[in-house]
Amino acid sequence: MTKSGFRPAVYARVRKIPSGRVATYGQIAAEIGHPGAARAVGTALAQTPRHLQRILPWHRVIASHGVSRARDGERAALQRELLRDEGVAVRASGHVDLLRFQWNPSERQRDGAPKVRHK
DNA sequence: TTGCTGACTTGGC
DNA sequence: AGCCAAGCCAGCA
Repeated sequence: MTKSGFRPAVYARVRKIPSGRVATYGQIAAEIGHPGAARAVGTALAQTPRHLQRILPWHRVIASHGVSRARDGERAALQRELLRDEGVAVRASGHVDLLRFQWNPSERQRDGAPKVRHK
C-alpha cells in the first residue's frame, strides 16, 4: 500500500470513541497501525478540515498525562467542558484518570459509568 | 532529497 | 508535583 492514508485513518478511529470515554494520541496511533506516531496524530487533528471538526469528537483525544499541552488555550478549556459534560472527571490541573476513562476497544460497553474502585 | 514543524511520549532532575 | 531534553513519526516547503 503506497498510501497509508494516515490522517483519514486517524479521523475514522477518533470518530469511534464512545461518549464518556477518552483515548490518548499514542493509543490512536497504535490502533491504526502506526505505533509511535502519536505526534503525527496530534498534527492530523490540528489540521482537521472544517467539515470534519463538527462531527469529530476531538475532545476525547488527550495526551498521556492528561488534556492537551495547550491548557492555557481556549481549546483546552472547551475540551475540559465537553469531557466533563460527558461524565469524564477532569481535574483542575487538566489531567484525567486514564485507568477509569481510557477507551479500551477490546471491552465493549463499560461506558457511561466506569466502576469506581474504592480502596 | 533534506530540513523544519508540531493538539506527543518517556525518562531524568 | 512540575519543568527540561531527547526520541518518534507524518506532512509540507
